[in-house]
Amino acid sequence: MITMTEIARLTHVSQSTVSRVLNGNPKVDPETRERVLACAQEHNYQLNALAKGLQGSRTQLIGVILTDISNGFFADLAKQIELEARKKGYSMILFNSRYDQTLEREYMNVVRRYHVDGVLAVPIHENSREWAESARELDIPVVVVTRHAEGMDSVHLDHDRAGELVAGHLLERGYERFLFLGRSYDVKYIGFQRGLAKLGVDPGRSVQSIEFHDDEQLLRDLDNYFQINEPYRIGIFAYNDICAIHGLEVLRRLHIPVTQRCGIIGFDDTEMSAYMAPKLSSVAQPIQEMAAEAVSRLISRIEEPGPHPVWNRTLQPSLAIKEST
Amino acid sequence: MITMTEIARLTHVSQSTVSRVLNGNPKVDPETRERVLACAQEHNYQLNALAKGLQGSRTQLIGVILTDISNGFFADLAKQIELEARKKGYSMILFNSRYDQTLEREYMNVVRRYHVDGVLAVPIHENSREWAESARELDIPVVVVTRHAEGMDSVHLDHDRAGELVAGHLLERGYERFLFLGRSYDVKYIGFQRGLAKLGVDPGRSVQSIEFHDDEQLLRDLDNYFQINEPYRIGIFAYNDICAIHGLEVLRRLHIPVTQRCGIIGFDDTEMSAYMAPKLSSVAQPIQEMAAEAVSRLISRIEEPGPHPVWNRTLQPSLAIKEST
DNA sequence: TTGTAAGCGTTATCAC
DNA sequence: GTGATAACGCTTACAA
Repeated sequence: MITMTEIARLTHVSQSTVSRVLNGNPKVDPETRERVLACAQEHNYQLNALAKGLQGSRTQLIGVILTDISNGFFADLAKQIELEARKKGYSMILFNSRYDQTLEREYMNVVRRYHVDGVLAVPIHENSREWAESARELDIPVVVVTRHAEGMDSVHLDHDRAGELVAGHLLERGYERFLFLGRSYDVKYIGFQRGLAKLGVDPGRSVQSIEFHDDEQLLRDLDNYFQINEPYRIGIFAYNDICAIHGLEVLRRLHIPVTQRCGIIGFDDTEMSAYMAPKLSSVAQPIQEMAAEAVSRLISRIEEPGPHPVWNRTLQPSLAIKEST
Repeated sequence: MITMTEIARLTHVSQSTVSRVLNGNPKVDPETRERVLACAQEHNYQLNALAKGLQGSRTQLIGVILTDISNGFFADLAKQIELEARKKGYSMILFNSRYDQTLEREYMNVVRRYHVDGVLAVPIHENSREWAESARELDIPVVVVTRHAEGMDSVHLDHDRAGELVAGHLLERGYERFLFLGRSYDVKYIGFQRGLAKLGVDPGRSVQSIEFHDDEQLLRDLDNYFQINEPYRIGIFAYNDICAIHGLEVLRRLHIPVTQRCGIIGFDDTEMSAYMAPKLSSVAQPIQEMAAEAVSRLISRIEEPGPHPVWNRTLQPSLAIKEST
């Protein structure tokens, strides 16, 4: 690989002049510029990003730490992040924490080794002390994506509002008892309960949550639930599409007819939700916008350093109603 | 971030000694080692990978250039690659060419800027002159994944054999006419035809291919095809699951009953294939093995440089028969 | 066993 | 306008 020094030798100028030309510094003789540029082009000169980074300026690298790239939603997100970053000349080092906190922590160290200019992350526990600590130790900008992390810059969906929207939709479709598939402290569930309450449903009596671990456990729990709630039409809200799809499968095995006896709606509106039969209704996140906002904020933090108030961008969910509700 | 020089200052030794300790060089006084190690730990020392890379040794970075990370198959592949690379201490810079050759070319330059130690790629056109050229210009190891590139190291499925397997399976299920959804020069299609011929089907009369562009075009083409082949049961082989799923959808719209009037099988055996109704049969690729082989070969090329014969690893496909055939 | 010093390819700060 | 020259943090001879 040709270097600036080499180009300098070939064009009989100093290395600093080459640097000036290549960085568009106007104070160079047009003729010299021509010559240098031609030589660089001819040898397909590529900047040594390591040297540049070492010297103290930016590496134009961003670290992206996700929980699970094989989840279609995160894969889409990664794609959009890469696209947006590229637009601004940044490349992406991708890390997949696999929901392993030790690994996540390790990755927070690895990004430092490469002197990335900033980090975009989907933390495993965005409000844990450990996460806050790793993020603080890292003395570069960090933006949390898809989650709301206390005291940190973030871009995320209004999960609470999403829960409310779902509540409204399920009620409108005439469901009478409500089930959330996911953790009881999930913000979506909170919003779901609040939304139902607002519309006159007693959350204490009519709403409940079941965690999803595997198909067999879900089958037992759902079977049980449907027996107890024999007379009612059930509206199910799953914390993501993958979970909802497992739900659909289990309902099929239990011979519970979807839209008659129950309705089910997922979250993320992943591509595959449209491929189910029935097509899975879902809450859509504006992925492209989320990626664009996150990247653009991260880069502005990188390029205009210094203290600043915490920045939070809340995006609005929308319902992608299909056939399962 | 603390540096070796800084640790040296704090522990009253020279920077080279710190380097020796941190690199596990045995020729250091155990007591000194203790002291240095303790100091490094205390300040959470992280190697400056830029300086190390600049100095001429490895960056421990691999460039991964994919065509479309939002395709579940590639997302899984990326996940496995990252996992395998991590095991050996490498990180991954990920690029998504979006099937854009200009972008792919650009990425081949970007990886040079970061002095990645090697590249793992799913090229857009693995046998094009442009690709061969970009790969050659890059004077670091390149391993092609999922495709077979003439004259280059690669790990890929035996696509030809996959076509043959599918031929056998569809015939066994009693289909009489055969349709390939994809390009006529696809190796899978070649193998498919050969497999059918071997089993006594006349490829000229009974086998044909249709390219897939969008649902409407596919609907017209399939409608037409099914009318012409009115009396026959049709076996359809799609070049990947995404295409197959579009096929399923179109068949549904045309009211053509799957498994009665026709069967359809995809490729990649992506997660979502199991979520369809009917569940989509598919050809499975050993993703984990492919990633492991590719990474391990790439790293051995990196760590044992020098000329070597072209290496090709052909993995065997397996059929994941579900409900659509 | 330890320290000194050169060099990797940049950018940035000076003089000229 | 241009060219020296000093960093940046590391590895690697070479010297002691």
